[in-house]
Amino acid sequence: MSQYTEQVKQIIQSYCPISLNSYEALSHVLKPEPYPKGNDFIKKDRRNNKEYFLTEGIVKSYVLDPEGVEITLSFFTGPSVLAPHSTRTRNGISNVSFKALTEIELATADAKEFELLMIEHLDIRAFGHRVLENELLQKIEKEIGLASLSAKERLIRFREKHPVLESLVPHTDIATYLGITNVSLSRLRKELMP
Amino acid sequence: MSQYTEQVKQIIQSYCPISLNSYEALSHVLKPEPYPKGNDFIKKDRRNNKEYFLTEGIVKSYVLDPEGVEITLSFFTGPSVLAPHSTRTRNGISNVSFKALTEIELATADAKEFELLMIEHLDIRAFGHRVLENELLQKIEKEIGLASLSAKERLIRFREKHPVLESLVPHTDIATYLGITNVSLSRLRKELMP
DNA sequence: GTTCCTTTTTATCAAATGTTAATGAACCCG
DNA sequence: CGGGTTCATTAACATTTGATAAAAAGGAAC
Repeated sequence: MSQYTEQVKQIIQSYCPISLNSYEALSHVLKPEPYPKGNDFIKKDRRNNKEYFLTEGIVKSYVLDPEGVEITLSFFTGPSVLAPHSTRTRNGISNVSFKALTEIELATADAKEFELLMIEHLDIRAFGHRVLENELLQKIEKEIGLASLSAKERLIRFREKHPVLESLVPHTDIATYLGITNVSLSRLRKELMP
Repeated sequence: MSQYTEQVKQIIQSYCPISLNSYEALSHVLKPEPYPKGNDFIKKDRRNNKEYFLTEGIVKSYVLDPEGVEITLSFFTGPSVLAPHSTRTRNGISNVSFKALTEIELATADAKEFELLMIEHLDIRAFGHRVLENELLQKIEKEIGLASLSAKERLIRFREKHPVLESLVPHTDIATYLGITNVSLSRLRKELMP
């Protein structure tokens, strides 16, 4: 059994248990896909038909605001699963872009094939549902934060949730995620310093 | 054919065409459910197992922020479909609350039964998927607005999207939706006056 | 109509955040 | 090693938004 399929198994099992049988079936449709730092491996308004497991590295999803600035929607830190195909695409066309913030290792599966696996295997289906639920809970949580917390509080919560990111990714990406300018982020960082 | 099932048909067809056969099957699982103004008909942390069509009236989805203030997540204006069960619940427990902002008329279906209909009928399945896609697109759009636009711009866009709401629902609900205080909303309203 | 209650507006002041620009630090490339 | 580039910090000032309180405007009940 190859290295990356074992890692994918770990990722799935962090959500819910999966049978050897299901895992075996899944491993047949997985392909490794490495990308260098800075690569936009999912592009908004382009066709996309894959599911992604992030075995190694850091990724952001983003869109462009009216002035063309990249607004970070989410961060993903491996090992973990990226947002499901159904939440990223409309009619097979991607709504958002994904960029590698570090060198990354992905394991991908065709979305159609993965959907078939979800139909055949109850545990894979359960996994898929939990990922979807999680995705939406995250969005609601972020929405509440943006609507009801100060920038300082949002940064504090961001640090609790992503303790390592601040030292690994550009602060500009974190700033747009928090809905503030990078200058404000720098100011808050100083203010929160011990 | 009763009044409300006909209205539900219109709602579905605003998303995509549906066959008479599928519609017939659907109408058997629909039940009318009226509520008075102010009623919380979906409560966070309580069990919920229904899908909802809003044939008449205005609804908000909301959660409580750390201080107990109701933060509006979305508005729904009939005739339309409410957020799907799968995006509202986790293990059958609701993540959010829904409140009638006017007297409302709902048509409800058991979520399990509706899921079966989606499996049996391709067009109902297509409808379900489009609703889901739409829901996520709305969330992304709102996320971008909160992260990258000023409060004034957010109000302008809100008016474009919901031209009538400002005169029909409490401004406090709109303010928390926009991520500002009701005092700031009042100030912006004055500023944007002709 | 009058009273009571809630919502919205207005005003004042304080605090948070944005804008712009300059400086310094880190890094890559030649 | 030097030069160029990007990114983070800092400063000064402008603008936006929040907090509080009081006044005005609406609505509902009687």
